[in-house]
Amino acid sequence: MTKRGEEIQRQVLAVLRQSSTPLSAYDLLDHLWDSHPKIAAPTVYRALAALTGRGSIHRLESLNAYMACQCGSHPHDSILSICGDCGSVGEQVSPDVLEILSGLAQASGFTPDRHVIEVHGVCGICTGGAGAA
Amino acid sequence: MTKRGEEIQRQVLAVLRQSSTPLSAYDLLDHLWDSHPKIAAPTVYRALAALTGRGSIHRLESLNAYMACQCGSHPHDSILSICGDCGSVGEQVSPDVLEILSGLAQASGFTPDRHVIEVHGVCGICTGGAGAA
DNA sequence: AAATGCAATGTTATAACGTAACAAGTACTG
DNA sequence: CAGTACTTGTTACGTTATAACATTGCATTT
Ligand SMILES: [Zn+2]
Ligand SMILES: [Zn+2]
Ligand SMILES: [Zn+2]
Ligand SMILES: [Zn+2]
Repeated sequence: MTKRGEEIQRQVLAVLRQSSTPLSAYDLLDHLWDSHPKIAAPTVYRALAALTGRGSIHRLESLNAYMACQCGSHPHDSILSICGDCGSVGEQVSPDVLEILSGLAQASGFTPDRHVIEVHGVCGICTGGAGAA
Repeated sequence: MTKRGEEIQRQVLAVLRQSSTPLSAYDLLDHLWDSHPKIAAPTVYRALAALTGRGSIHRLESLNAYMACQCGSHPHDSILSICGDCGSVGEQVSPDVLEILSGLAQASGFTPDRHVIEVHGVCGICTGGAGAA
């Protein structure tokens, strides 16, 4: 996985970092075609899998899209707040929340492994700036 | 003429209630074909939209699947714990967690509207009974 | 170096999920 | 009945994701 794969991954990560909103796998595919003419879907999905596995990017389950990690990279789950107006996504890290959720689950015998926490709403900019109050 | 839509919705709900795991829209479509030969995808999606809107069922964003509400029906968001082993899903209601999540989001100016909380892991039965050691 | 074997990558095809757009039916109104 | 508004059916397509297999690159052995 040394040569080509890493280059694709770097490019995917770069595109996601430059985007103000999450991008779908096929959005990324379009971008890649600028520099790599014949990339196909599985190539992008492989890069996305590697990057998510490493924590460099996060998948938005409720959007079927991907975003760069805003903390750079981290091993834990985070809380994503998705603006339904402008599409921007904020990332929060809160061990406390994960702790509480894990506790809740464990109370019913469940052993948590991964937390998906996505909050839909309207971001501060859209609330204050343009949206109706 | 009773509305056809309501009948489909009742059947979808019944199938979901009898299932021990979430079902995809196309799984449901298969079931419906037993009694309604020519149902098409949009019909199922309309029924699912009506049922989710009413809170009778929940969509699992990280699974692209649907489950019956285990509380019968409610207006608030719930916490779903998904067993990666047997596929069963547990539902917890915790206003406190929603409160905390909303607080977190609001601290950065975000106005929450809907919470997606899905915990992946292994359920008590699979942990204790047969699954892992 | 040539042969071997394995893992990464490329390629094709198709599966799975979801919706737009319009046609047809139904129920009410005047 | 004709007109209207709404619901349901149907077709077709768009989007998201993966299975399966071919090919390439590179290290290890001989
Ligand atoms: Zn992150
Ligand atoms: Zn916004
Ligand atoms: Zn419920
Ligand atoms: Zn289980």
